[in-house]
Amino acid sequence: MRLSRTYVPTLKEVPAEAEVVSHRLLLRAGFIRKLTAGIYTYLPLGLRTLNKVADIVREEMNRAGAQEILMPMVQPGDLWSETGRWEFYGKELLRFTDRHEREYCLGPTHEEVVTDLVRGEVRSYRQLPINLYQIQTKFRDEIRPRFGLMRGREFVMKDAYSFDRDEAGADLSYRLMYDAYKAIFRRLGLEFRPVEADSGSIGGNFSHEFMVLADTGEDTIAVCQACEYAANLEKAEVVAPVDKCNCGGDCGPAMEVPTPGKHTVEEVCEYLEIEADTLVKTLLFDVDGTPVAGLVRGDRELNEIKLKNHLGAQDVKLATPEQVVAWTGAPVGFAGPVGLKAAGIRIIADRELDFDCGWVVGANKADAHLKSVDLRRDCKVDAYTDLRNITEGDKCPRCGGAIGFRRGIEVGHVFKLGLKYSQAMNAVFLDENGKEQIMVMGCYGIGVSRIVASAIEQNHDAEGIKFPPSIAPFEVALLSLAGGKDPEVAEAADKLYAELTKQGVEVLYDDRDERPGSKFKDADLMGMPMQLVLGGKGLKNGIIEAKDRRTGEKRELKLADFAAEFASWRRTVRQGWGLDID
RNA sequence: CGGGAUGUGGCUCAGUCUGGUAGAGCGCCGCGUUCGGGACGCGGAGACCGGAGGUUCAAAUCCUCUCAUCCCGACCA
Repeated sequence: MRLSRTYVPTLKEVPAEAEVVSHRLLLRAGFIRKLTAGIYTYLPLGLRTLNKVADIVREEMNRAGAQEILMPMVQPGDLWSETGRWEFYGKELLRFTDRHEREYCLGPTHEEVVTDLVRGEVRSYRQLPINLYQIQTKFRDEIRPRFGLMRGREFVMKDAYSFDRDEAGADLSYRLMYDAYKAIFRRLGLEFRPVEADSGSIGGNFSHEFMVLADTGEDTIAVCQACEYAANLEKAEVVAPVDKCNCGGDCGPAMEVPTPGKHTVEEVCEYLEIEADTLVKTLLFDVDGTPVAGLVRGDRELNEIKLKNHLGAQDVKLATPEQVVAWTGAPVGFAGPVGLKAAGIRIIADRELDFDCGWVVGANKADAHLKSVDLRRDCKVDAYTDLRNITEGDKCPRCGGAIGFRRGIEVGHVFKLGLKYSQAMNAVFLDENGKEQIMVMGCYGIGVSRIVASAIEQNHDAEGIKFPPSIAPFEVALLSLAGGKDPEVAEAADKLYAELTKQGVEVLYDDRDERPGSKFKDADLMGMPMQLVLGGKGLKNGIIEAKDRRTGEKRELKLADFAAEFASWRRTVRQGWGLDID
């Protein structure tokens, strides 16, 4: 494509609204423009990249046996009432009424629609399994859209839904999608990790998030340095300690010590001149309306999701100051497990606390703590469980290797739904015995537009984007330095452009009447993985300059043997991205 | 929805505190000189200063309301 005839409004300066790097670069490189909060137009270059991502997703989904369909974006409210989500989904669901006062919403996801589709047609076990997917624009009325394509309200998503006759079949469908996702991200040329994620009330290890690794990512993931293990921070299991307390179980009787006005861990530690790992933090929660005390070591973070899962609870929220006073008899900051007042309060402790004694805990009275506390001796702990967040340096639950933290951007999610929707919507079939069974479902999402943003978050420098060849709008940027005054260069560049195009190479040909500096800047900004620069001097010497955008490495290709030298260079560039040669 | 900030040519901003009728750089148009890392000169077009109301002889500037956008928290592909 000739740049002179392509709508690519590049910007020298960063629009004030853009904060994160992918947003700034997408705007500057002329890929997208904002219409309104969280809603963007894709310009020619942006759309090409978006489509390339979608094409890779589509190919791998098809290869995995899924079938593409396209469902409506506008959905009737009635359908959502069937699963109860009309009430539960909240404000993210953009609702409206038509002229007949019927209720509708803009589809944020399509479990209801697809289940409705399948229940109407699939009657026999012979028709299963089935996996339907679509690549479509979704709308979620996010509380706070931000970061450009990273979290828009309108975004492009691939969503797939599998229907199986039983659990074993559903597990297989899940595995198929999991493998397809790995193939997709590999082909995209992105560094990623599938991570174990919290699967909420459904249980099991049946939820994985696919994270693109990037320092600017919003999520922290725990990654084993030695094996494949990677997990969400909320999910990562902390292995039980093995070291037993070495005081022989006798560290003296519990004693009250005054701690006037010291209610944070740091303040208490400083005041009593102790380390945070000898203190027990007591956090109070309102769990489905009943009080629960969660105990973790002073230097640890309590993981609410683990607490929720352990208790099989629906809702866990931190107690209000009023509740704390009512339950402990002391203001916030002095709660402790010993002598808790509230009736029926359950005490759940991290299992690490079972391996030591001599703790400092809140005394349940203002301005005082207890020291030399032995939880087993001085109070009744209802359960010891894995309750804290994993930290760097903890051991991998799989192999015992060291855990490190990485930042990531969630771009995909595979999830086993079970019977949640099929039951509510009566999606049933007859098995070989003529007996009615409920379909077992799975759902699998990929944020197509978010991948575009995350690819940039992962691959950029001060000059601009570094696109992986598989998703760059064009593989090659050809810069003609003719400047409108050097017909020989222009002619040679035209010829090269025609030749490459004929070979099937996608070329963005900068034939504009611009000075060389502008062309170099724009090429680096837009991020095509291969740059070919043809100038007067090179032409005289029979060479063209080639630059690998990723590494910045330059080489000279002989024009006389261009086809072969280009092919070889192209192979090198693709290999640098870890991509196969087409 | 809470907390913070900002709205001035296409973009980045100054001017607002201390009212006197709108500026710069970039970009754009024309001409000329230039042409390997965002050139230079000359000439030009382009703004009811987010909107509404108010105070005043006079409002971008002060007051009230409103809308939009961005950033920080709880949700999510």
